[in-house]
Amino acid sequence: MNETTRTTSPCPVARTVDLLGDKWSLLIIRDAFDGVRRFGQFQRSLGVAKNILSIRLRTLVDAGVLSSEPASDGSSYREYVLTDRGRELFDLIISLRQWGEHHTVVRGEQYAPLIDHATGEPLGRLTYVRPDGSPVRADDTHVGDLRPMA
Amino acid sequence: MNETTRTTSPCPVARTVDLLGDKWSLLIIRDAFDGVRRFGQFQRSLGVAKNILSIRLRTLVDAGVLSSEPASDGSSYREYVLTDRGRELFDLIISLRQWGEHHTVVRGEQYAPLIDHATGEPLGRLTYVRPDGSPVRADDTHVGDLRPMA
DNA sequence: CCGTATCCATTCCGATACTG
DNA sequence: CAGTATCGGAATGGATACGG
Repeated sequence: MNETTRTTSPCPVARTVDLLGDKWSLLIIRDAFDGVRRFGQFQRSLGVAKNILSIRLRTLVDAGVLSSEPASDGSSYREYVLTDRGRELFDLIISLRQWGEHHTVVRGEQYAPLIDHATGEPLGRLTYVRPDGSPVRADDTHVGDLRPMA
Repeated sequence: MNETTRTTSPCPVARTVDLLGDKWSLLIIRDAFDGVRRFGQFQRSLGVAKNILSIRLRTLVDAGVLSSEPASDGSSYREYVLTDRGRELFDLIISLRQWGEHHTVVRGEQYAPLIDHATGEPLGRLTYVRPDGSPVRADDTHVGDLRPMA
């Protein structure tokens, strides 16, 4: 499970998992969606060691998920912001959140909700749908034979 | 980032990540959706060491994601199948897959597609929608103040 | 065929010190 | 504040041996 896997496994799930399937990377991405940009912000928010954070940020930048830009406040430091590729990880973070809300938080327990601007209330249960609006369930699919990407 | 985090962080994303945000757990769940049930099947499919697999399976069973059932073939062994809670991780696996298909596989490259039974063709781009059918984007949301789970 | 246990190398991680 | 370097302890992972 290494660089080799990332480029040789024909399974897109394996490739994604190999790239960012670890706790810190996923939480960095979560924070990035919440507007966190600076090294120190990530560090305090996550409670992660600075050396580890340094490595993870570099990996995510190398992977094209984050970009490293000059700080907007004129200081000589860097800001880490989601690229277009990174922003497409929104659904992944949402998936983690939806399952977590359902299965790791009990009734009455305090939790940090995701507020829907459309209503001002916590986002309800979301559904993955095809372009025609029909929902997809596990039984509707199976992994097929290898084929070239269109 | 441990058991304590899992029960104390108010962020559902962090709780989920803490529970199954590692490569092997995610790939075990992927395999489970693909019909893998037996220890040896997982072992060969993933190429993971048996001691690690043993630990991961136990963790997932303890978390209620997999159940450990008597083998259906009458042998004295165990089969690991997704529980209801586990099956609700389908969207998570799908989101990993969708990103991976788009951003880790290049045109013309061989990959393992997910076939949609409705069409017999690879599943296209999916969208997360609210109950009313409207799609949700990152800009439509923000993390709000703590509140009790309804 | 299942699964556990052990050994060893590697990696991960947190704390700390240090430089700009 | 931002980031790198180092050190020691813990966890991970692979290989293998072993018992059910």
